[in-house]
Amino acid sequence: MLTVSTSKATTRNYHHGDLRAALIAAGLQHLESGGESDISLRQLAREVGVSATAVYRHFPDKRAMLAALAAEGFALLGRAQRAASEAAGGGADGFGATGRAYVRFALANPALFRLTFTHAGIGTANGLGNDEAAQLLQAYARQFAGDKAPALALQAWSVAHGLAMLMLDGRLPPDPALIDQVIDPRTLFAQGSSSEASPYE
Amino acid sequence: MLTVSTSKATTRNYHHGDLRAALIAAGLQHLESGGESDISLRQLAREVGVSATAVYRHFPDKRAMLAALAAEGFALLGRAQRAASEAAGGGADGFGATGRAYVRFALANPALFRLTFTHAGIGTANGLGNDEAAQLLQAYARQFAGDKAPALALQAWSVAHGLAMLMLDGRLPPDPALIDQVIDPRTLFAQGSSSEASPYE
DNA sequence: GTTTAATGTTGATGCTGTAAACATAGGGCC
DNA sequence: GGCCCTATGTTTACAGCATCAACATTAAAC
Repeated sequence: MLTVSTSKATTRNYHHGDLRAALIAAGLQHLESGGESDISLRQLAREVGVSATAVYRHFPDKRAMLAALAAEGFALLGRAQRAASEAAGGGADGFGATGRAYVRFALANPALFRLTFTHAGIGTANGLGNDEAAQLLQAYARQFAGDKAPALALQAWSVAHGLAMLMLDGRLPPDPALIDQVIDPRTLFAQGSSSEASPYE
Repeated sequence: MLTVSTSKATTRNYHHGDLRAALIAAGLQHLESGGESDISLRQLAREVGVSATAVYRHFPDKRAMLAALAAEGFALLGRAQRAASEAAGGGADGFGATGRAYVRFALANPALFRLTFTHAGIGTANGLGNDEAAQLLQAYARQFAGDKAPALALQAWSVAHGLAMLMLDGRLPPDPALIDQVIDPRTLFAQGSSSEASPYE
């Protein structure tokens, strides 16, 4: 599922061929299978079959390597969201589906998701970025909130992100029914849909 | 020998006096001042003036030490929330204030907040725990949502937690105005806001 | 076909968490 | 008081880590 292209493996000893891609692929696989997200550059190099310091020909340091993995994760997350949005056919259903896909992606790729958000700085310094996910979110927000779209977009992002993190951190059980209960545009967002009378007592 | 310091520390060589508390205090201080949350047991021991392995007389391993710090952070967070709730005088204002206090606490103590949630397992395996913050949240949820309180509580927690994490991770600017915009019970939560005209903006 | 730059290698340094064996001191028991 | 025991320190040791410096190989450029 999580694969990176551009590996034209020449199995020669020296000059691996495409070490950078191989390292990223190994890193993603490590994040997929390995329960804990702790990645060692030496371990990665070992798995690829290369000396420990060869990594430094492609990344200045460990942070840079992890940032590359984070960028992969970000792209994958955006793709998952768009797929869910299209499958639901847009509208209110699409909005909710996009948010639920966000949380489901996090649960399916816990280590990658965590890494993706821990190692920011890819871009998007202020507010929402220009990436696929951000554009999708903003389009939905405009559709449902008009001029109050910015606030709605941030609220929606926050709810999804918060639920994902709380589940990843074991604060909430990773229950699909819980996701549906929390990521629900009909109970969230006062100005979005029909407001029923509040039977408060 | 009257070299009395903070606790009942007998500043003699052997038998520090209250190493465990001293280590936790040093750890908290380290999290406060240090930009990065990476804590080294050896460094902590050095700061307290004790050998590296003395730590293991009080904690089985590094995780346990960090868990102790996390417990401290959790208590502090709960206290901050209750203080904000009481200062706002309960009601809808109190509900919002509690959530904003959550995010402000995270911004004021970034490393500690992150650690607190990374090292769960203190309790609260499923759903909300029994701690101060959870009880406060549930009370507000009951007050405003009646039988739908469980969902509302989780939604509120998710929004606050998500916003806090996104700001800590540099995905959103740590702007107080943004907090007010996102953590707003009048625009969040379709059922149950005491509807007033929104003075925001 | 030689030079050069990219990409690999080995070796070393200083950090880390943690295990094992030993040292000290303070408290309980006579 | 005097003795032992246990809690709490210490030193030493080991393996793993990120990263630096110096050297080797090879693909590509001229």
